[in-house]
Amino acid sequence: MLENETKPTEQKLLTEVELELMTILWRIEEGTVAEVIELLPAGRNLAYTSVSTILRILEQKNILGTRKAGRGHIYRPNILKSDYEAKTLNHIIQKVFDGTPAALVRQLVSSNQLNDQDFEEIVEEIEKQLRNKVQK
Amino acid sequence: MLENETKPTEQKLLTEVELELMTILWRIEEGTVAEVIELLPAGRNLAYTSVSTILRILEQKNILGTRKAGRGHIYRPNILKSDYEAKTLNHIIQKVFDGTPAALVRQLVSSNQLNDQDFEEIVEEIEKQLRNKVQK
DNA sequence: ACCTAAAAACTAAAGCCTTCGTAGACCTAA
DNA sequence: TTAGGTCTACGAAGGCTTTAGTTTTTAGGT
Repeated sequence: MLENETKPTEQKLLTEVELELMTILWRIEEGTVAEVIELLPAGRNLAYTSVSTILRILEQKNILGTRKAGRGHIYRPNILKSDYEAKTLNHIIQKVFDGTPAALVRQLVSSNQLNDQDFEEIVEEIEKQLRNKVQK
Repeated sequence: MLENETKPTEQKLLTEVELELMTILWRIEEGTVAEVIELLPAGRNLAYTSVSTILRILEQKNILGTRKAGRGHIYRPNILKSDYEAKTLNHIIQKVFDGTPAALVRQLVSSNQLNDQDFEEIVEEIEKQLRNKVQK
């Protein structure tokens, strides 16, 4: 029995800079190196080559796809932001919240960092999902 | 005006191994190097010196406190697990969920990875917190 | 007091992540 | 066709993380 070396469900999370650039690309759907740099937050200065390198790494990891356009590349996410969000949640539920989603929610609602609107939105999300479940 | 070099609210998250060992120490409240090794999950083999090094690093970062006992040290967390949980949640809400807690909950409840018991517990947590809020 | 076993401290190597400089490829326009 | 500017690929430097071997310290028994 071989050790399974390619476990698609157990990919690591993105690194800090990778996430930073992916956040931009998820928003604009696709873009060139120059366009991504354009959308970095003010005060975040990265050399053209740095951004280019990170995007190339993401492409090698198959997280970005690419197509030629004129002299450059246009990069586009291969994975949905919501899939990555789910992966992140799974990860921290396992590593920080003892594998129990309720422990995460308990921490979230008891931390006194949510305002009334946050609460309303959260309750609404859960009620929506519960109606959905009952329907089935 | 000096740049604030010690910003207590902006500490970085723990690294992977640091979190692994802290999880054990939060559970047992305090322990020696040998005791922590004892409680590593089966299949996780770390040399005594590796665990010792990580615990010493955590002590230097003031995340663990220590007291002598016989010829060894007993380590004990200086920060509450719940505080670290809150910090983790803030971090991923900012970096992954656009700063909106409701987006996190939306992802959590719509991911179809929660069973009925998870839902019950989560609803209970929120109701409890809402009752609490109304009281105030 | 002294010896030994156990623990801590020190040191270092291997491996990633981040950043960017350099060299060269490739368009485009004169 | 060639010059100039733009973009990519490569790779290296620096810093942090992880892991563990070696050396030093120290408690505890005789």
